[in-house]
Amino acid sequence: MIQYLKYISVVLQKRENVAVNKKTVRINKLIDILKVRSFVSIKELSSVLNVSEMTIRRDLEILKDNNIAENIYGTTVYNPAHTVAKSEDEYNLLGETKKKNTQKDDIGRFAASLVNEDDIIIIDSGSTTERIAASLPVDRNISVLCYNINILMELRRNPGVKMIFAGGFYHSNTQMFECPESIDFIKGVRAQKVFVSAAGVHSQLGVTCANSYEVPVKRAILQSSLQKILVTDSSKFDIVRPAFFCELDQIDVIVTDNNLSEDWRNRISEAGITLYTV
Amino acid sequence: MIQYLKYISVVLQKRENVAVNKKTVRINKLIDILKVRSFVSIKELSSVLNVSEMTIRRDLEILKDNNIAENIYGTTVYNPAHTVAKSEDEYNLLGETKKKNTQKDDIGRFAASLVNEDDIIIIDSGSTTERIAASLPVDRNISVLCYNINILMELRRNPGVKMIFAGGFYHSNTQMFECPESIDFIKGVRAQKVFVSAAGVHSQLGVTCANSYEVPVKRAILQSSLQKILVTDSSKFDIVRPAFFCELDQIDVIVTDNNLSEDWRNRISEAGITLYTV
DNA sequence: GTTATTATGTTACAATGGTTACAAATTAGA
DNA sequence: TCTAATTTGTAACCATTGTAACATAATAAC
Repeated sequence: MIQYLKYISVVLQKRENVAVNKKTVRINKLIDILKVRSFVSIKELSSVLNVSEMTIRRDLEILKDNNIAENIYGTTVYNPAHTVAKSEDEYNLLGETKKKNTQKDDIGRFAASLVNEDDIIIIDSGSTTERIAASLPVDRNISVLCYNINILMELRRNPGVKMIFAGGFYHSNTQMFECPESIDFIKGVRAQKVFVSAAGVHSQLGVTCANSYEVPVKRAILQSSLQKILVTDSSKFDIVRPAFFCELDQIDVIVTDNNLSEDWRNRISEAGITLYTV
Repeated sequence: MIQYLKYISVVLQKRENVAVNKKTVRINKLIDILKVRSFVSIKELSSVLNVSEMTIRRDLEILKDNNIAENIYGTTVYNPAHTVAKSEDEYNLLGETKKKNTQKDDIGRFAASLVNEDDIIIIDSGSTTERIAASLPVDRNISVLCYNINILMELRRNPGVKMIFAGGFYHSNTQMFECPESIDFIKGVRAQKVFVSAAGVHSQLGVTCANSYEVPVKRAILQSSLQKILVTDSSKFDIVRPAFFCELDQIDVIVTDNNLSEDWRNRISEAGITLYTV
């Protein structure tokens, strides 16, 4: 599965003169077709690209793993979420593996179960937090503040959710919007719970993220919320990323997967933080 | 087949106290679901609406005949041209006929052709303005400020567009976000062109919209833009809506359809406004 | 209330999409 | 060049969706 990533990276670096092979060319064409026609059948793609339907299915699986498109029984739909751009410092949502995705799903589902009727919650940027938005109970009266386009899309599907959005300029690497006025806006909101993500959690250097522009936003959402819930998979522990946004002891609850080391379990418990592993 | 039309007409006149039957209610719900989730399986619709799959299929046939949605082997897709929102005070986009939709398409397409490479533009709320977003040239470097979720969805498909979003609290009737901080944000942006919509254009009472919360936003976008382009179909002329947001002479360009009366053509030309009818 | 009309459900069957496993072809590396 | 790895194709089988015909239920008209 790992080897597929190279295709995507070539897709991302289209303009550079990287040696491209047939498969890469075909996948690029496929994406181009999907961009224009939101829904296409596999049969049609197969005849247009002159390969068997089976090959198209395999290509689509790659695209699905990378959240570019999905095949839903009969029609392939393009996911416009995928905006092609290289990240500030190589940290790209596309780079996450498929295995981690199910972990993220589990973490997200569990975190969503912490939300009660009439709660006002804030959902931070990230692929794990996106899963929270997707797993929120339906037909429950919940207000949700966010600033990510992918999370907004998920919330929109839930008729019970009152959406609050902090806008600004778009950062395609994280799919979030951000500007100074949004910080003011967030500071004027009050929430029972915040679900904050992190790219690094370190015992001495604290909780960090990849991009400096995220810092004021993360600090504002922590400040506006009563209960501070950190959601991140276990691979982020012992990692340090360039942008520091809070100390670990500012966090009330951590939700992560059960690959977390004993060391960390102790450390978290000693810090008086509630830990949930899924 | 003719007899089905009555359901649609009832759908269109929902707020009037027309006798509604179960089927009408269900079809309305169905449309609501499709509005939010672009693709849904018949199985899911069947279980959500508590009727058999066969009934859903028959309902979908009606929607298909009216260009509202289509079922493509396994997934039902909503026709995004049918952007629909229930309004605060009787102003209902659903009331627009199919014929008007193609008019809106034409107006939107033309307005989009006014956008140049490297332009910074602002797109106001509305179904016509949504068509502008959908028709913007691709692979062109354009920055777009908006505050509507439906417009954001269209922009997102265009990789050449730099998205700028003014957030706030969500208003489901217009699909827009709005808050005081967003007004500040908009005032801090500068744009070559603004595409503003109107629910009413009157020679004495000026340009009006349906909801008071739209007014500060519309005033801010007009203030931040060099060229002020009003896009609205000809049925809005001579109409007065409750919320006034600008005088006609503040407008530089009007794009509308060619059903515009001679009176209005003269009036617009005398006011020194450039008129495009499509 | 009775009848005619419309709406919905059920079932069996047809058509299409999806999956798996394996073979053939292609490509990459030494 | 030759071998190993990767990619693609084929075909049989499984799963899902769609269709048609008929029966039943609900509604409207008289």
